[in-house]
Amino acid sequence: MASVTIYDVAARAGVSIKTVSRVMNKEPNVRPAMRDRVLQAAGELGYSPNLSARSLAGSRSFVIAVFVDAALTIDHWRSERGADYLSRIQLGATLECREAGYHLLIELIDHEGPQVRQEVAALLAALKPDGVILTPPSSDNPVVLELLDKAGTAYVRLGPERAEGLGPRVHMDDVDAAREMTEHLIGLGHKRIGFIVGEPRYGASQARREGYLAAMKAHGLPVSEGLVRQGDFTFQSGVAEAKALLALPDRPTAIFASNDDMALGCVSAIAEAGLMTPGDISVAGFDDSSSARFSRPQLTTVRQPVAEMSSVAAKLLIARAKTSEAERPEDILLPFELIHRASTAPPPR
Amino acid sequence: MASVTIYDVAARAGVSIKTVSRVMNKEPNVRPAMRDRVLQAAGELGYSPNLSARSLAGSRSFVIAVFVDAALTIDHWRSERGADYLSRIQLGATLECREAGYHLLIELIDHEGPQVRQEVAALLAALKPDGVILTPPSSDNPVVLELLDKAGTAYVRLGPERAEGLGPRVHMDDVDAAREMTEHLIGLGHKRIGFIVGEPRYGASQARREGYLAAMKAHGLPVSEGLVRQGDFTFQSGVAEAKALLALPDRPTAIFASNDDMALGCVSAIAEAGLMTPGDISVAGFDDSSSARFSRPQLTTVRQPVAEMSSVAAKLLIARAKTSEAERPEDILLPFELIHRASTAPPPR
DNA sequence: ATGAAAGCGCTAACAG
DNA sequence: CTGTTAGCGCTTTCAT
Repeated sequence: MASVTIYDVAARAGVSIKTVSRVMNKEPNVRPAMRDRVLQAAGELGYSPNLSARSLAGSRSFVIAVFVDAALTIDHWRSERGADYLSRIQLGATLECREAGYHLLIELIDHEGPQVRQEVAALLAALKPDGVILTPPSSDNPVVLELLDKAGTAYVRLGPERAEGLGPRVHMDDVDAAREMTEHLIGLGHKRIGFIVGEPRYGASQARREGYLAAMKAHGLPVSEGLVRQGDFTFQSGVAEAKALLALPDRPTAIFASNDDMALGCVSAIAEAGLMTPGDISVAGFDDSSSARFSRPQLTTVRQPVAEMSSVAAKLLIARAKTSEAERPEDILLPFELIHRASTAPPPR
Repeated sequence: MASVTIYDVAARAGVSIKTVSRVMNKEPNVRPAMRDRVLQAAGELGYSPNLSARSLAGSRSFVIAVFVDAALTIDHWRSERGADYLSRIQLGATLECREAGYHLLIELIDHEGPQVRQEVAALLAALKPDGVILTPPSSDNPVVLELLDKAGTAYVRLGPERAEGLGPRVHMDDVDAAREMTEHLIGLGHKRIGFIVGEPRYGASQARREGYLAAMKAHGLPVSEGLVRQGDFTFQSGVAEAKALLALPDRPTAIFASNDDMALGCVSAIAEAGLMTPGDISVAGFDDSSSARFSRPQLTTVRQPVAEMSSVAAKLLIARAKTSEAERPEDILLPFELIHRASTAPPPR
């Protein structure tokens, strides 16, 4: 109950508290003999330095915070669906933190409305985290970035849309990934390829459409009216837009959806229309979510290195906290991977 | 950079720091006029109390920790699958924390091996969380519970296996849920119902089998040799055990799997064998994971109130921290829900 | 290589 | 109702 403090350890080892502090922090200038005595005393007492005291007295807090959009999270909660993307991010970062003796704090941010400024400022003042991992749409929020800069808090932007000197980021090339997937479809022989755009608030949505358009153009394939549909990343919107695509006078032989949920919606709409995937219409997704693997047919999709991204981000932040004020890390680009599964095939006939 | 402290606010409002402290903590004995002056000064300065200082000086840390099994998490990371269960837990708890001005810390615990004791002790000493949410298998780990009790840290066990006076828990009735699902199948006319048990490390696995067996027995249905198979909660094991079931001389007309991943594995194995779900064989799952909704056919399953459970747990813990040492909350049982979808139907002929 | 003293920013008793 | 005085358990100076 009455916790053991640095004084207890010092007393038992017969040294000053400063020496204990040095040993616990692996600072130099401690003779091996001293160090062993301290370590033994600490071990016997089961001593573990109090985080609050450390961060209050020192310059580090041993805490990395992850900023996550509140609205999205609440949506996921309502629908009782786990947020696949979010949980992957946490896995990567948590593991990295654990190894370094850091702790990961999940913070929900309300990005809409005027209170962002106050909310984030309060968070930074209260927590004083050593680093913040920004997930979309935080990665691109100017207010968040400004406050972080003002507070002098290190951060890494995960998969942001905009680049221009807004701070270090860890990301993948969405344009390229979408281009490659489109080219895979073209390579299969498809000429009319429908595209479903994701929720416009996300930078990735624009990037993926851009990649699709680039590939179509590069191969001289016309993108006729109605072939590009606006979705919102939900299964429902996938169903709706697939129906619209199927109703086209010259309906596509393949659909590329900006995420797996929408792609699965397409598969469902296609089946409902009495058609087969991929026999009649091929479908490609994006994300490699767990449902992509367990659906029938299993989805051809793009694997994003999400866990790796957050793992790298945490690593950067922790390294920077250690050396305090290291050089700003540059952008880090992680490779994606096309996952070829059963939902894409050559067009009929 | 140089953060604003309670002294700055006190000076600007022309009061003592104690008054500021009272206002920030909504303590009584402050005249409205004072209170307004303080609030205004705090607002103008953008003041937000430092968490570390608060928890060092006071008796609360404003932190709730979630204990999660490290091995499981690493598995999920490797397979690039988000942990649906884990992420739902976090959503519920995070939302609750946010509302109360608390912060949620995710901690990975290595439950295997001898270092659990030291790891958990160090965590509690360093963090001094106001409460800990225990997820399985932490909920049943005797060392973890002992350490928590010894440290006097409040905790709530989520969906634990054992009950006997081991501390407050929030859970659902797995036995009952499995019984009801089995009865749903029986009600449809099925008589030979295969069952796939989950990973034995989880208490829920035993409970679900028990419910299945109870329903079969209550309806006088024999559970013949080979009808109950041991799985491990993975899609693969679902495939394997479904194949074994299909190979039975008198094969079942329905399969009840202890989770959705295994159920989806069954659907896949059934399709591979050239049979239809539910036309030839009905399949029921457990969890209502996102893949259950997006599969074809959509899965009949049991919705667990996972997010609600962690939300309730966080609420209990926060309430207890506020009143410090409230009466121990009793067990809380949350209702499950049977989700009838397309994967179950009457047996053929 | 080691130690003494001075806070970090706050809450917890007490006084008034 | 309000203010004063001590610490909480550590890391920082700065001596030695």
